[in-house]
Amino acid sequence: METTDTEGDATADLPYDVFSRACPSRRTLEHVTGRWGALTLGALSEGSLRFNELRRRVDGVSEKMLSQTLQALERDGLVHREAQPTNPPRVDYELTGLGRAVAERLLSLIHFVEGRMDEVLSARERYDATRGGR
Amino acid sequence: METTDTEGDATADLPYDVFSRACPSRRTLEHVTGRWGALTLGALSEGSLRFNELRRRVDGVSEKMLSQTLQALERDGLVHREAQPTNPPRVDYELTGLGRAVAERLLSLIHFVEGRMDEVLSARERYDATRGGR
DNA sequence: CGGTATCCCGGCCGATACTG
DNA sequence: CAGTATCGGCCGGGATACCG
Repeated sequence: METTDTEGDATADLPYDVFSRACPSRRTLEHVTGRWGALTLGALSEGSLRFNELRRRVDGVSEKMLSQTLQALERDGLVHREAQPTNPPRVDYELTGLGRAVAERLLSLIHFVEGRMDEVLSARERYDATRGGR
Repeated sequence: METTDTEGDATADLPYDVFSRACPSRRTLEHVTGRWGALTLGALSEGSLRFNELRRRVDGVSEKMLSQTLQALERDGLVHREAQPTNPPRVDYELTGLGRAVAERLLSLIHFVEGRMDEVLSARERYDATRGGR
């Protein structure tokens, strides 16, 4: 019955444990949940988008960061890049199967947080009131 | 009664749209998905933990970052801090109801990424091989 | 044990300019 | 349109020292 001798260590026997500093899964998680990665995946979950469409959708992202973010996500196999050698050039980005599965779980989290922001905001007011101006 | 809207319009006209730069939900999402926030919530989902227990569980986190992370999460109403005025002092951290709901969705994402790391890793090899040494 | 205060460096990130 | 290159500021975050 007993699988491991660990106590309170739920993810101990996974090969890619994000809780350990050295594991590559931590880097990938950071790409996915990072400031721009999360929003980019969220935007692409609605369907294929071009570079500047993405840029407009993800409010506040710079060209450079969007470019870097897309490269990281493409490298991790979450986003597919399709370039057409036309003039003017046209490049479409879309989620891979793996990317869709990740984005689905990410959006579940994002929508939940959005839906509970009033609770978060009132919690903040209570915290700040207690601590004075900290 | 209470269910998640995993289905339907991803860009729903919610009052707190994370895609707009000015929305406070973006900050909260960053606390939740941030480098240390995500791992801290993940660790606490297993149950109540003390400060140094958390520090050991979240491999690589410094005292300062853990402290800051916990404060942000407490302020957002996701973590409850219980200090006992004993000597030596004992402080326990545990998720609130809201925190557990968030952590549940977060862990779904984390475990999924962990479980698919082999696909991510081979995608990376393919990408790097194509681009040479970029 | 459970933090806070200070110093300081690397790299995230925005702005700008340039290319195909 | 779809990027890349370069510069520079700012701040995330690690190391260390110190308090209750």
